Formats: sequence, C-alpha cells, structure tokens
Amino acid sequence: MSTGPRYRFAPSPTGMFHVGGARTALHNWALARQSGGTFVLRIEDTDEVRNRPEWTAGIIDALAWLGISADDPHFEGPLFQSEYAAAHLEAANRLFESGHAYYCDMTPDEIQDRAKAEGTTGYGGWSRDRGLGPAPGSVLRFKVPEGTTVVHDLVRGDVEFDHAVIEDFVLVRGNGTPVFILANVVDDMSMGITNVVRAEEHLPNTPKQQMLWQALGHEPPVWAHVPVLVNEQRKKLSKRRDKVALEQYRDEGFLADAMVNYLMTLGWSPGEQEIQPWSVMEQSFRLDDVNLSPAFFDLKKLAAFNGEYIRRLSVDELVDACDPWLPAEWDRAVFREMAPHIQPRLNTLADAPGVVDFLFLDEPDIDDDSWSKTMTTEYAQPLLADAIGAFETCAWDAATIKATLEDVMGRYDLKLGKAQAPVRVAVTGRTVGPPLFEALEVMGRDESLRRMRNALDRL
RNA sequence: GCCCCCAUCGUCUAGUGGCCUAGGACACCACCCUUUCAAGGUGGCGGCACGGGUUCGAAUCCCGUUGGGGGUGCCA
Repeated sequence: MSTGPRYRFAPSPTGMFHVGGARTALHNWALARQSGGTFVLRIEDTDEVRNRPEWTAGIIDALAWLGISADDPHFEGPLFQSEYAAAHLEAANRLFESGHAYYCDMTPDEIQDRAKAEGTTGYGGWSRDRGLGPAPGSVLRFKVPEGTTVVHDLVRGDVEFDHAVIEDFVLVRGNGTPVFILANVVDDMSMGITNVVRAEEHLPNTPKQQMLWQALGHEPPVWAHVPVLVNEQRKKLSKRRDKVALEQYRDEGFLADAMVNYLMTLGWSPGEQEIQPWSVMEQSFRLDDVNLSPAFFDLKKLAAFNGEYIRRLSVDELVDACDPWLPAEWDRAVFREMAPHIQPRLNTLADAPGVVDFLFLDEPDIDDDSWSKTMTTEYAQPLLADAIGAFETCAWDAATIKATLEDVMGRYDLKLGKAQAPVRVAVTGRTVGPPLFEALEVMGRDESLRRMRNALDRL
C-alpha cells in the first residue's frame, strides 16, 4: 500500500451514477495517482430506504468504465459505510462524554413551534443545559461553540463561517442511527483520509465537519470544493430532471475516453489543446487551476468530443466498439468493409447501425420524402434503366462503378451529385448515407441490380 | 429570510497589472473541397455584468451594485 496522500470518493448508492460524481471521482483519481497516493472508494450506504444494491454495482461498473478500478494499486475499496456503524456510534458517545454533544428529546414539530413562538428559525440549542441522557427518540446534537471556523480550501481559499449561524446539528437520530455528517467524518478519520475533494454543495457542511474532526482530537484534512455541474437553466444537475446517468451515456454509444476528456474540461482546462489523453491530464490536473463557477454540462460539446474520439479509432477498434450496437445476425465482415466509410459520420457508436442497415436488410427501407424528391424527375427512370444495363457487365469495384455511372450520366447532361441520387435511393432507401459506390461494391452486383430493378418497376 | 460561493464570447475555457485592437474549443453562419451526408480546410459572428476607486497603466487588485448558484433536514 502507498504511503502518499489519501483521497476518497464517497458516493451514496441512491440512483444511477451521476456525471457530476464521475467528474469528482476523476479529480480524486488524478490527484491520487499523480501524488503516488491512494484513492479510497467508500460507498455511503446508510440511507436504508433509498439504498439499493444494484446502484452500488452500478457505481463500481461506471468507475471501471472510466478507468478507475481495483486493477490499479492506487485504488482501495470498495469500503461500505454500513459496516462501520459501531465506530460512528462510538464516536458519538465520546462526543457526549467529552461534553461536545448533548441529547435532546424535542420532536421536529416541537422545535418548529418553539421557533415560531420565539420568532426565530431552526433549533435554538434549547436542550443544551438540560442534562438529558440517551433515551429512545432523543437525538444527539453537537454543541457548536462560540467563535468562527475558517476552512482552508484549495480551490476557494479561506472561507470563514460564524458559529452564530450554525445551529446545534444532529449527530445521531432518534432511532439511534448516525447522520451523514458524523459518519462521513468518522470514516474519513478511521480510513486515514488526508484530502477531501468534493462538490461545492458540501462547502456549508465543512465547518461542521471540521469542528467534529477537532472535537474528536484530529487535524482536519485538506479540503477542496469544486464547482457543481449545471443544466441549461443553470441549476445543479439533478437526477430527477436532467440526463445525468453515466450508464445512459455509455449505452448511447459514448466512448469512455471522450467522456473522461470532456468531463475534465468542465471547470478546468488541459491547456491550448483540449483533446488530451488521460495520461497527460492525470499528471497536469491541479486544484489551484480549477475554476470557481458552475459549469454547464453541454451535450453538444460532449458529442463533438465523442465524434473526434471515434475518428481517432483504428478500423479494428471501431468495429469492436460498435459490436454491441449491431444486431447479432449482421455479418461482421460486411460491416468491417463499410466501417472506414461510416467513421467520420458517427457522433456516437449507437449511430452505426442506422447508417449501414440497408446492407443487411432484405429490402431497403424506402423513405417517402427521399423517393419523391429523387424519383419524380424526368431523368430518373431512363437513367436508372441505363445504369442497370451498364452495371450488368462492368467490373465490380467502387472506382469502376463510379466511372460507369459517369459514363451513363453524360447522356443526360447531369452532374454526379444529381445522377447518383436515384441509384442511392433505389439501393439504400435514402438520399443521405455513406459513399454510394463503395456501398455498392460491398453489397455486390446481384443485390444492387435487384434493388435497382425493383425501384424501376415502381416508377 | 439568513449564511456561503461565484461573475471573460450563447456554452466550456486561456488570461494571475503592461505581451489583450482579450487567445482556443463547441455551437452558429459563409466559402472551399466533394459522390449525398459527414469529415476536412479557410473565414466570419460574438465576451471582460455595471459603477466607483488604487495605479503611469486593470479582464487581472479593492469597495459597492446587480445578477447567478449552493446551503439552510432526525437526506447524502
């Protein structure tokens, strides 16, 4: 095990794995690896009603997809918070014994009523001096001392919080279970975490957690709060209304490398060239350089990155990558022949089948608009007939097929752009698609001619 | 309401007092290339929120205003 700094990523398994979480994980991963430290994965599975085992598996799978997994010696875990419940309660008890915390038997309703009566909001520390002991239904609250707490944040600098505005927060619920703020700190302490890098939404928790570290007799970790990711309305990305599931992007044919690269450009810049391999970004990432403003998760730019990464794939890599999106019965050898031609036309791997499906269907799926646009011209029928005649005997390779059609179209005073259209629609069903002559070559003379004759019959 | 954070093209960013008539990328537009559509090439549009300071000099420092965000749970 490494002796360097210990970072951690501590998601809760309450839903699909969030792209924001993915970015935070990447930050921690880069920092841990560049410093020869450790990345601890801790699953915070203490919310019994919202937890689901499949979400935990989803987190681990998604991280592995990004390249963060136990295969790497810098990775430690997964550790499960639920297994440390005894330590959380033991810490809570120590806090009570040392006078840093006290019990309170007021219900939420009673607290609200009293606050209303006194014209204040929140909890007023009313049970501080009542000397209550543990009892069923009572909560343990932290006794926030007077003064201020300064959080030294590597991204934001020093942030000062006045204790007067921090109420005595709950550490242990009435049902005896610890809350996040306590469990999180106790685990970080016992796991020897030295650096906490997380999203900005946790910044308001930080003074409370820092007080807990100190009350428990430890030096707090180095903090860093990176800005949140937002949607087009500039609201924090939410699982409910935004498309945030990393799994979903994977299933739609986004490449892990593209996703990783894009995520890293949110709130940080890898330099003049923003398309960079992970090996480079991992070493150059610095918290000092992280932006302070929320960043919009832009699907269009992600897609552009993805297209760029797809174009950089070798043909073999592309064919392999597309495989999960291709119907099992499609001939991979045929697909492979077309792969180089569709490569620059793909934004996602999931686009692949739709671009070449005509090669594998028994009959082309004729698009009505395409048909009416190209087949209603006066030259469509004679040109198709002539092309069929010429194609019956010419050599069957893309260059010759092209030359043959060019020869035919000369009789109609057409440019290639116009002349290829009826053939394209007859064979592929659409006006747009991969290069036609290459597609014809791959499809073969017999099937190409059959489709052209069928189209001719319809005219 | 209260606390905290933030503010460069539509978006992501470079920029840490003079290299800035503010650079790049995505998006958008035009042209070129072209076998349709892409890809590629070239060019264009477009920004330092506002007002005060400090300074010989400010996108960069300070203050205020405005605007945005996060948090205010016996969720995490």
